[in-house]
Formats: sequence, C-alpha cells, structure tokens
Amino acid sequence: MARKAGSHAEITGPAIREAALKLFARSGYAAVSMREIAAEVGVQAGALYLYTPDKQTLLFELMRGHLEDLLAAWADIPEAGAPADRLEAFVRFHLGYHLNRPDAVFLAYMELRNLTPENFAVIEGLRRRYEAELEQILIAGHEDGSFRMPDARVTAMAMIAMLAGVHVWYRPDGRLTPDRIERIYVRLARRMVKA
Amino acid sequence: MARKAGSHAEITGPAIREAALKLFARSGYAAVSMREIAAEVGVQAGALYLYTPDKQTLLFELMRGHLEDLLAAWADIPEAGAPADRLEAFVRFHLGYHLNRPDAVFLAYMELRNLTPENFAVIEGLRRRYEAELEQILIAGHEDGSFRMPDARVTAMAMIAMLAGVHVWYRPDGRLTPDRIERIYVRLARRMVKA
DNA sequence: GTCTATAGATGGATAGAC
DNA sequence: GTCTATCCATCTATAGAC
Repeated sequence: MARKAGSHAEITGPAIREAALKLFARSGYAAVSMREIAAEVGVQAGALYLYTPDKQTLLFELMRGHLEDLLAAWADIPEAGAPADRLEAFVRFHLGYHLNRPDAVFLAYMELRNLTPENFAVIEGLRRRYEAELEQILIAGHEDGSFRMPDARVTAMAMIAMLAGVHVWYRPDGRLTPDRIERIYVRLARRMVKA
Repeated sequence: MARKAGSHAEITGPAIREAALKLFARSGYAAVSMREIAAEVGVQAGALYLYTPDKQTLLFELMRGHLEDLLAAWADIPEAGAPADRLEAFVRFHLGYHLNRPDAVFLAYMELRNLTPENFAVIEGLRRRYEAELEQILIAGHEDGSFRMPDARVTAMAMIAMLAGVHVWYRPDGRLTPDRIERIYVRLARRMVKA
C-alpha cells in the first residue's frame, strides 16, 4: 500500500476512517497503533493528524457516524402498520443493516469503554434512542392488546441482545442466507411477545 | 493499598488475579498496564512476574478459570427432567451464575480478540462446549416433540445472546430482583421454543 | 498533503539488592 | 517475596523539510 508523496485529500480522509474501522474492529481500539492505521492506508503516521486531532476523536467519529446513519436509516422507513408489522420491520431492518456493516456494529458495542466520559455520553444517548425505538413498538403492541410480554423494557433489551448476537456467528458464506436468518429472527421475536 | 516488603504468597496470587479481572473488565486488556494491576494490589510491577510469566498468560488463565468453573458448576446440576424443565434450569443457572460474576463474564465475551491464536483455540473450545449444552437441550425437546423452533442452532445462539445481554443493563440495585429477572427470561426462553 | 525525524511518555519485562 | 532501578521497545503527537 506504499504511496508516493502527493495530494489525495478526497480519498485519504475516508481511507483513514475505513482502515481505522477495520483495525479497531479486528484488534480493539487500545491494541491498534496510529502507525498501523497509517500503514494500512499507505501514508506515514504523521499524515493522519491532518484528518483527525487525535486517536480518541477518530474512534468517536466512527461510532457517532455509524449510530447516526443507523437512526437516519430507520427514520426513513415508513411508520405505518400494526405493532406486529412494525416489529417485523424492525427485526428485518436491524439484521439487514447490521449484517452489512459488521465492523461498525462491533465497534459500537465493544468500544464504549474506550471513549472519554464526554464522548461516551453522546454515544450512549444515540444508542438509547435506537433501543427506545424497539421499546416503543413493544409498548404500542402491549397497549393495543396485540402483544403480551412479562416486562416491556426487559423484553426490548432481550430482543436487542438477541439480534445483536448475530454478529458472533454470522458468516456471509455460511449455511444460512440473510433472508433465511431474518425470517428465523422475525419468528423468534414474535414469539417473545406472543404476536 | 501500599504495603511493606514481606512474604504474602498465599494472598498476593489471588489478589493479582482479582485485580487484573476487575481492571481488564473495566478498561479492556490492552488498555490496562501491569503497573496499574500492581498498584491495585499494592505491590510493585516486578512482583507480578513471580505469579505469572506474562500479561497474556494472566488474561488466558482468568478466562480459562472462569469457563472451567462455569462448566463444572453446570455439570453439578442433576440432569433429570423433561426438556422444558432442563431449559428452565439452564436459564436460571446461567443468569444466577453470570449475575454474580459480571467481570468474569464480561472478560470471557469481550477479550477473545486479545488472546494468542493458541490460547484462543482453547477458550473457544470451552465456550462452544457450554453453548452445546443449551443446544442439546433444544434438540432433545425438538426430538421428543415438546419444543418447536425454526432452527435449533440459531435458536440456541439467539437464546445465549439474549441471556448474555443481561450484563449490559443489570444493576444489583436496579428495579428488578435477580429472581424476577430469572422468571422473565424463563418465560421468554420457553416462548422461543413454544414450550 | 505527505514526508522524515523526533520529542516525550509509557509500555512489558528483567536484574539485583534486601 | 518484594523492592528499586532500568533496559528497550513502542506509542501518540508534533516540527519542519519538500
């Protein structure tokens, strides 16, 4: 990936974020050096600081960007439908979105510990907004009688954890297609609320 | 925590593992220095190497010890009962065991990336043995007709992820008692297999 | 915009006194 | 068994040439 000197501002910035995302997800934020990121991009370590003030901000922006994209993508999905349909839409959306961005998802769930307190508060807020979307669906279903569940908050957290766990075993070349996986999880989610 | 020179072999060894577990769980393996662990115990950094050959082995032994204890504790529970009862026993066992050892559980799920390939293989083998215990219960229930589920392997992984996710939000001083949480998760697990 | 070079701090691990 | 002192590698971040 070595590269001669020259101007490449338009591609280097995204390339740095892409490389950092890949390496952070693979080895963990604290275990990855700025030199490794630079080497992956094909620049020297010093050049990274033209695009990020420091390593912490690089991590923070990756996580914030992912969660804001996630919330924006969910907001784009029409809200119409009964709670059971909303639940199916959420499960399919979540899996479809996450299976295509395993590194970003992994980062957002695993590197919370490595954020400064201020940055953590921002990321945690975004994460809670997303979880609240599912909780609202469950509560709506509970109120109109289409769902029955022991505890809306716990059921929402259990469902989020179940969905997030897919990244542990999912392989693109594995036994199950994404569509088949979505179908299985839709059934499991519906059963959890007796939809 | 400072301490004068002297002989404390019986207490220092466990104290080091306890401190390492706490700090690794809180900040992540790569972010914790040997000096920090030593300071937490109240000894100098050099003294740690009387008890562990290196930092990697310290992490590995913590994870191995936890998983072997977990498997031994589950093996101690009588096997008798129908699949539905076995499932309830597993859910209660898992939550009871994990809610009391949040740091060890967190470590075992989060620090796999920081193991050497040889150590990873050992830990991954132990983890799979544990997951297989649940999968066997689901398969037994499927075979005797007491459970119905879309896919035993996926359902087992979904259930494990759901249970493991409790550590994300559980607080000992929170709204729900451990027993109440166990009851909720037993119901959710049963619903997932239509028990 | 990227490079080389390096400051300044911190890391894991070891040696030898007590 | 623990301490002090230290080696040497590596890290983040910066300075200045091109």
